[in-house]
Amino acid sequence: MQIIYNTLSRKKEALVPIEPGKVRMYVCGPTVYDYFHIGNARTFTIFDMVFRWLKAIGYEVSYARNITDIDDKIIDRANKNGEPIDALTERMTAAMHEDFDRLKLERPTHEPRATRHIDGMLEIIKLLEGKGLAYRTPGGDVYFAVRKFSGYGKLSRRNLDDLQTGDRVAGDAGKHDALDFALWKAAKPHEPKWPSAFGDGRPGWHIECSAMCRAVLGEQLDIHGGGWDLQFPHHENEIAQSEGAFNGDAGYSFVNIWMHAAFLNFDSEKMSKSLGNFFTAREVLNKLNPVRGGEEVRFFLLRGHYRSEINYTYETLMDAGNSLMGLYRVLKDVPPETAPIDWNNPYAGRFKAAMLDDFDTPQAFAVLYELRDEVRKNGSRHLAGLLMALGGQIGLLQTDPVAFVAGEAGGGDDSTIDELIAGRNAAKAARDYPRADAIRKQLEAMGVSLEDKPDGITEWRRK
RNA sequence: GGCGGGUUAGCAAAGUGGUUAUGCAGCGGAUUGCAAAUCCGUCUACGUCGGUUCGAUUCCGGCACCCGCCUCCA
Repeated sequence: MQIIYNTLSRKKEALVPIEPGKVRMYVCGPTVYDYFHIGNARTFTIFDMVFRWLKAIGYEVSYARNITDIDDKIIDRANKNGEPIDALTERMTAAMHEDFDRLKLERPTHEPRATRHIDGMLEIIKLLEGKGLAYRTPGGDVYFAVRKFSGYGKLSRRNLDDLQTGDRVAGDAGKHDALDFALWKAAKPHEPKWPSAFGDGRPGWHIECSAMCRAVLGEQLDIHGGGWDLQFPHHENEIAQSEGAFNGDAGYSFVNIWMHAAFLNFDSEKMSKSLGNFFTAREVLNKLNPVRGGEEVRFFLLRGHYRSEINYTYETLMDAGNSLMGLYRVLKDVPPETAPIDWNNPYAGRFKAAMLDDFDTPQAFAVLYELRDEVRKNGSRHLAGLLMALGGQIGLLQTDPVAFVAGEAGGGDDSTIDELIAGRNAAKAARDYPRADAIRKQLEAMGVSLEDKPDGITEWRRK
C-alpha cells in the first residue's frame, strides 16, 4: 500500500485510486521562456521518480505534465529577443526535452500545451460565469470571484482576511476584490489573442491547468503535484476553478492527494529566476562527464527526501557523484545478472518498504549501499542484478557500468591513453618506476586515473 | 503582520520513546614498487530552556536562529 503525504489533509494517506489499478497524476510543468534551472529540475525529477515507482508496484499511471506556452514572461521575452512567440516556445520546448532526456526523465503519458486547450479554458470560464463565480470587467477581463467560493484557502490554509494585498498588488481597476484572479485577459496590442465570447484575449495562468487536467486526465485526479511555491495561489486557484465549475456539483474533490516538492536552495536560499541565484540544468550538466552527469544530477536530486529542502553546492553534487560511482564500481566488478525482482528478498523488501512510505528515497538509497557491500563481499552476480534492478525502479543504475566508470570525453582519445599506459607498463616491467610514475602523472593531468589490477591489467577512468 | 517548514556528527541526509541509520570526506591498518581500487578498524549527533516519563534526539510547551509562501516562480 503506497502511503503519500497529502498537503491538503496534512497527513500521510494511503493512495486509493479513483479507478482501481490506475493512477491519474498531473504535475504543473515549466513555462517555456528560458532554460529551466536545477531547482526546477528537482521537482520534475521527483515526479519522474513517483511516476516510475507507481508503475513499478503495478499501477497503470497516466501522467500529465503540461507546458505553459502562453504567459506574460513568454511575451516579454519574445519581445525582448525580437523573436516570434511561437519560435521562442518551440525552441525552449525542444531544449527542455533535450535537458529532460539528459536527466533521464521519462516522457509523461501526456504533455499538453496550454495554447492547444484554449477552448477547454473558455468552457470552464463560461461555467464559472454561469454560477456567479466569475465576472467581467468593463475592460474586457474576466476574473474569478474568490470570496464566492467557500472552499477558497483550504489547501494552503489561508484565511482570506489575513492575506496581505493592498500595498504589494496594484489593484486592477475592475476587480471586485484584490484577491480575485484573472481567468481571461483582454487583448492588448502586440500580444497574442484568441477570439471568445468574452472578447478577444488570452487566458490567465491558473485556468490553463484546470483545463488541461480535465482534457487529458478527466475531472478527478488521484495525484496533483508541483513545487511548494505553486501551492498558493496557483493550486488554490485550480481547486477554486475546477471544483467551482464542475467537480463541486458532482460532490467530489478535484484532487485526492496534493503533493508538493520542496525547494532546492543555493546558499540556503530558494533558487529562483527572480533572485538570480540559479544555475540552469544544462550548464550544470555541461560541466559534468557526459556519460555520468545526468545520472549524477538525478542521484543528487533524489538523495534527499522530496519534502525536505536540499542545498545545491559543488560539494554536495560531488558527494552524490562519488556515492553513485561506488554503486557503479561494484556493478563493473561483478557483472549483474538480469532477472525479475524477487520482492521477498530482504534487500528488495526493505527498499520497497522505504518507497511505500511516502517515497523515502534516502532510506531506499541506504538499502542500495548495503546491497552494494553485500555484492562486494560475496561477488554474487544475482545480487548485483538485484541492485541494478532496484535502482532501475526509480531510474538509476541503468548505464553500462564499464562505460560509466570509464567516463567519456576530454582527457585525450582512447588510443593515446592506451599508448601511454603501455609505455608505463613497459617502464614498470623494466623497474623504471620514476618513468612509470611520470607517465601516470601525465595521465592524471589529462584527467585520467589508473587502477592496476592483480592480473596485470591496468584499467583507467576519466574524471 | 498572517500562515507554514526547518535546526541531527567535518559535510550531506533518514529515522526512532530505550537497541550501529546511511553516504561522502578524514584518520589508522592490510594490500600495492608507489598509487588507485578494495578490505578491516575508527573519531566526531540529534539548536536551547523547561515539562511528561523508569528513560527523550524522538512526545508537549517556551525561547533563539534559519528558510519559505502571502507578487511571477518548481
